[in-house]
Amino acid sequence: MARGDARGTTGAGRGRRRTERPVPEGPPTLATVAARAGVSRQTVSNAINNPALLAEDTLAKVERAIADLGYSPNLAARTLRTRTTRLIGLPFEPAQEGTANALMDRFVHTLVEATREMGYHVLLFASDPEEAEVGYERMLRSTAVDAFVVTDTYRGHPQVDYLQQRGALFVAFGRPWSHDDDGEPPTHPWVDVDGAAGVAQATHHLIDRGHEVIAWLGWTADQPIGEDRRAGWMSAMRGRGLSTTRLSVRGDGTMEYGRRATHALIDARRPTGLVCVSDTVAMGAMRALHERGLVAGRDIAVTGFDDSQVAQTVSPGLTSVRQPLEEVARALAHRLELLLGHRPVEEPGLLLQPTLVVRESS
Amino acid sequence: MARGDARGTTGAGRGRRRTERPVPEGPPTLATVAARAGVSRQTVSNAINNPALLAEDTLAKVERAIADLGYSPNLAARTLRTRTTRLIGLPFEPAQEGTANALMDRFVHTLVEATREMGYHVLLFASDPEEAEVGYERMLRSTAVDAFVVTDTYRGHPQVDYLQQRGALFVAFGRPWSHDDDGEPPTHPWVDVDGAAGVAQATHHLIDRGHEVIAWLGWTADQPIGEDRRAGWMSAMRGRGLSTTRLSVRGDGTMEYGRRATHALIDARRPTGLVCVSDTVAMGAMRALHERGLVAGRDIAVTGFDDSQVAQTVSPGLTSVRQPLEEVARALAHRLELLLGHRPVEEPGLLLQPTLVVRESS
DNA sequence: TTGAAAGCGCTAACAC
DNA sequence: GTGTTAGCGCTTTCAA
Repeated sequence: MARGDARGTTGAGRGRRRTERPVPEGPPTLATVAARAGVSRQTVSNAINNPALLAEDTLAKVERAIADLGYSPNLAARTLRTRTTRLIGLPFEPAQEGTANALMDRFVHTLVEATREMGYHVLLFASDPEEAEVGYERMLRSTAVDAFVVTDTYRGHPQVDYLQQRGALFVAFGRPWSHDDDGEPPTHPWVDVDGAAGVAQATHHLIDRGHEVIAWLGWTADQPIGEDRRAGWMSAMRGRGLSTTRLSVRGDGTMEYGRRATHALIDARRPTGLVCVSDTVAMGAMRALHERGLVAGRDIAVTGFDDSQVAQTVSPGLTSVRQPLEEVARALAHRLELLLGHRPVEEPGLLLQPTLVVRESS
Repeated sequence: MARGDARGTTGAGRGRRRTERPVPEGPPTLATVAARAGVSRQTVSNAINNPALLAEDTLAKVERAIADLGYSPNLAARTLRTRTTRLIGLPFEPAQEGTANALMDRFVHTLVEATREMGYHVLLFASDPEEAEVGYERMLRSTAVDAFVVTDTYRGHPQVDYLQQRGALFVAFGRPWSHDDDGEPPTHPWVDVDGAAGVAQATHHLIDRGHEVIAWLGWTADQPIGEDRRAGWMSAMRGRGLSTTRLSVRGDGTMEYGRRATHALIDARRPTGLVCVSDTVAMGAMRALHERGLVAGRDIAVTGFDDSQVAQTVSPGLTSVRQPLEEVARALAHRLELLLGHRPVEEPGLLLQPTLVVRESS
């Protein structure tokens, strides 16, 4: 820096002193690099952000100095100047205890990787599901992040509407389900998994195995994701000419619900296949079978959804629909990149296909 | 920022103008608030960081203005000035597929909550287990975070040595196991769970239930955590005068290992209790029992470690040692707070007690 | 108790 | 192609 930083040093002579500054404690700055390379600060900045502008040997010289000093730009200074933080906000809600879907792990990790490749980091923030807005608002106002990844779009997701009209950048894991009555449909980029197709796959799999009386154990009707999955079962059954009468039950997603519903279904309809909306519900079903001395996969086939660690480790192994979470994360990162570059997102919505992992339970 | 920024306007009277600045686009700044409250920027800053300095009514006035405008300080500017980011770095490694411990969810969430209460956020960054240092180094040099939470201290954790000599602030989830031979032992703050005590609890539980031939299914001997847990089984057995001869096996932590080891143990020693180093291994054991037509909890008792979602949902339910992850996270956050405030951490190491969750498998 | 000045490290806009 | 200037929004002196 030295003489370069003339700001305020109107008097002559005094400014000189600065030159000999013994590189104050702390990491090197642009000025340190500039001094070492014998160029101005701006040239160093260009070497980093716009290398094409420099002459070849200047560039080499600067890069040398950067490497020698182990220089990394100060992020705060860059943020203050450019008004971009290179941070992506990810609201983090409490994991539900006792449920089988700890799938966020896979998703989050890929998201971290993918965003890092585009030069971003992931910032977690606690978000109270009741008052989601306050968490976002705080992030936005303190300009803490450039964009958000919204994952919890299923409960009427007020945060999407909020972020939209707030003008915030975000991408969603989950379709825009609702609010069509409100007027215009949301147009933000989203990526989702085709749950109906996954459940249809599972149902076809059972039908192919010779099952004809196949029941659906779903969530309550107010949950669009659950209804979507149910539609997959329904269409598969109808497509193959099988009856669905009194074969569909709904309830909260607990194991206990799965257990009771299974007992009731067996008493009433003697199904030979149970297609479940989640691994948790499927585990409840397996427990009911166990209580009756039945064996899943031999006496009654069971399928779940999520390919959770439970499905993978239980015996007999639980056939389950696996979401391509890594692909979801990468697709979201790609959309973020476009969004952040103010480039148009040509295909805002993307529906990915899950796969069926067949195990002993079917 | 127009005329508002008086820098350089040495002339008097002009400063007044500041008031009429039409609030440029973007979120409100200190200056916006100051204008509205009719005070200087500095006073607003004091109101936030040092409210005791202000007269009561001035403070009220400023707070009014802050609330009205919904002002939040710009984090980048504050960071640049104070050299603290209010960010905690958390290296995020890929979850292992097929294992039963997705316990990080609980831990991470509490960490996010606890650090938020102290005014910090959690920044995830991908860390290649092979070359952990580069990830940390990058964070440090760009002054992206104030401190780290290191979670993966078990494999000889080179990152601890590295961070220590690098002078970085960090706390660890996990005891400083190794490197005593290197010279001085690490003195960084850490929190850990007493695995030996947990396994001893499980073993005593089985002994109390009348079991006498109780086997240990552990990890390979190079894993300190596994050896610690094994010591719990060993001491419980010896303390009650029971033999451990040929009842201890070790291997990788996979389900398949648990399955095979169980078959071999039953053939060789006919144990009536199996204490396992993890839920994953326990699931392998349960599978082996299943294959032999035996029922866990009736014919042979099984215990696991982690109280994972698998333990909670499988039938029969798996008795398991539950780590107080929420407590761990809070204790770590507390230590971070001390560390970041440059206050002494009076009790750097803390060993928390796990609890045994008894289910049908025992 | 309040205000003015300086500057953290960086980059955008312009001069040379 | 390279250097100069100005300022992002904040806090830390220091003066009034």
